[in-house]
Amino acid sequence: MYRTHHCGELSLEHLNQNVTLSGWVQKNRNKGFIIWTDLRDRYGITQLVFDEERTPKAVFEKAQGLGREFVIQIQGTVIERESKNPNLSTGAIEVLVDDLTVLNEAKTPPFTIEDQTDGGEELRMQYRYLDIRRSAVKEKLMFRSKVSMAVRNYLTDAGFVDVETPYLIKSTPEGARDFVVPSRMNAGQFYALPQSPQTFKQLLMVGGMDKYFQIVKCFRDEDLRADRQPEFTQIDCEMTFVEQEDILNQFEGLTQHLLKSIKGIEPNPFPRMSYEEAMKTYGNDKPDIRFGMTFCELNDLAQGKGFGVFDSQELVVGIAVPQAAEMTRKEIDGLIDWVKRPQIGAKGLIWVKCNADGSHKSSVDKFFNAADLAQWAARCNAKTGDLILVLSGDSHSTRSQLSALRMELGERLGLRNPEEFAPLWVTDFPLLEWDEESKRYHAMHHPFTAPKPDQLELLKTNPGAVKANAYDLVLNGNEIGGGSIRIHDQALQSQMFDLLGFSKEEAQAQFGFLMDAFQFGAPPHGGIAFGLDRLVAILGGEETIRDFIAFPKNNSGRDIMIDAPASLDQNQLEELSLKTTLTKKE
RNA sequence: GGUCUGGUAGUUCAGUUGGUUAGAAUACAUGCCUGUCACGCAUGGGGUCGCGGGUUCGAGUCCCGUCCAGACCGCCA
Repeated sequence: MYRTHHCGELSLEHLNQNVTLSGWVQKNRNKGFIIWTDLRDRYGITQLVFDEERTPKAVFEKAQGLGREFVIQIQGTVIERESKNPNLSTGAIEVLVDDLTVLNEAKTPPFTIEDQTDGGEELRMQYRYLDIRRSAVKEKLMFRSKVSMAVRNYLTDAGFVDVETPYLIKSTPEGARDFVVPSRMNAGQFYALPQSPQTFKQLLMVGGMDKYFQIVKCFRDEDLRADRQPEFTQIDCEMTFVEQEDILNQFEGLTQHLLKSIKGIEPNPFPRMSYEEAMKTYGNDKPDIRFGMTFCELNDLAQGKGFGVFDSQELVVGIAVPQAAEMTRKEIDGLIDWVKRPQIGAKGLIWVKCNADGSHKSSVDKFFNAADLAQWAARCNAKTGDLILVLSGDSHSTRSQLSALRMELGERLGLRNPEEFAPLWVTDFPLLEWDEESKRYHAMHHPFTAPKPDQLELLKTNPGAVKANAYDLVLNGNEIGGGSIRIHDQALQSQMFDLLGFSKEEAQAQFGFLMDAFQFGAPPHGGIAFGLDRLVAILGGEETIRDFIAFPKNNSGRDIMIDAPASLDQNQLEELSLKTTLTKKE
């Protein structure tokens, strides 16, 4: 038997008991006459004592050879410590060892296995199994397990059935790039890995499964970010005979259950905001509503006063930064430089200080008098001591620039408290988006999203104005879920493909199976999918998902531990009918 | 596809205006240490300054190219 207890459970209650423990050597403190060894496993740390006088000589000598990360098994007696460590759950006791077995020696690890490791990101990823021994990473993985179990429990209790859908499916032109898999038995043909189980879950509804969920890997061959991995996990759900309201209620329930059971928070009903309102007041369809600084449009106040920069623009819009009027010229110049960086792309930034004496000082005093600036301040709801920042330009870019600035200031001013959770639903998304490059409409959500039922006529006359029965769940400025009511009518689905520029033949070839299914009594249905990695990270108070994934990919989509992707040898290529020798780009 | 930041000891980093033998901390090794828990003290080993080219009497430092990593923009129905 390797152990009678784990390393996190012994206390004064176990005094004088003979125990067997196994684990990793975290640290040795060798004082000559006495050696303390911290023994670690998933559950905690227990201090072992080897003592010149109380430990058998052979065992004491063996203990002197222990190195970090050795795997050992010991047998000994639980004793009370002479000096206790209140920072440790097992800090009142230690185990006086009388037998020691080295189960496996270890090389000195390339970085320290401690909460505050000295290892950099790359090294930690290369030796991820060592990184996972650190409590910082270990606890994130355990936290993820807890969240996904809470999801399973809630959905199962609510009558959802967990159904697995295939990973080897068909590539489709819409949406993200597909990862493809060559088929050996069908020379020259390829499977694609699913970007989501979208069509399958709809077919499960046609199949009468009624309520489906799956915690499922999805794959998108797009560039990575701190919150984006090429393979990621979705909580994928679909329901039959539901309207938008039913889905919002059901999954608001799920999210509240998670906030309650995981974070102990009793949330208010989630606010709802239309896409249009989100864009107008936050410049963004995933607003962080933990803090204010909402947009105020100033076109009518700021234009026609002789300030050329504003006059010709589509939008003049500002935010009031709380208690920032004290900013020095240098700090404000820093902000101006920040918005002018190519990533943001603003041409400049106008500022107005709301001084303590009620006066206003701005960077455009030449063009606007005291009364003008007071009107701006009133519009922006700016209080004494606030700093108003104004951008102008075309609506789309200006909103996204000001939104980026708002988020940056929220971060800098400490307004984005990771332990505060502000969920909301964003609804009424446009059905379609005009794409200048390809001169055609794109589905904003996906091609199976239903237009609002009263807008079917508009779909023929002005498709760009049609709103969809689509919704996102936003948490702290992150999109953590999105879904829609689906089309279940073959004719309407056909019309959508038509709008999206598919020919009848293309639509049939790509999605014939779905339109066929719709002819055999497809019920009204809709659903939602949550990004589990992102949800877990945000609940854990972070926005980088990487440490919530056991074995993540790096910035270039590589797994540097196993060194993937990798080349195939000639035999494999031939077997897969991939005649060309594929080598890494020179 | 693009922008920015970085790459120096096992690791995390410092390295001034281009100038002697490239430093610190930590890790590691050895010794000492009668209650440690970030143990302490002493000694020691440890370097292709990412790679290639250039400028220069002289390059870790300046220039060009390239590779790698991270953050971001595009992209992510």
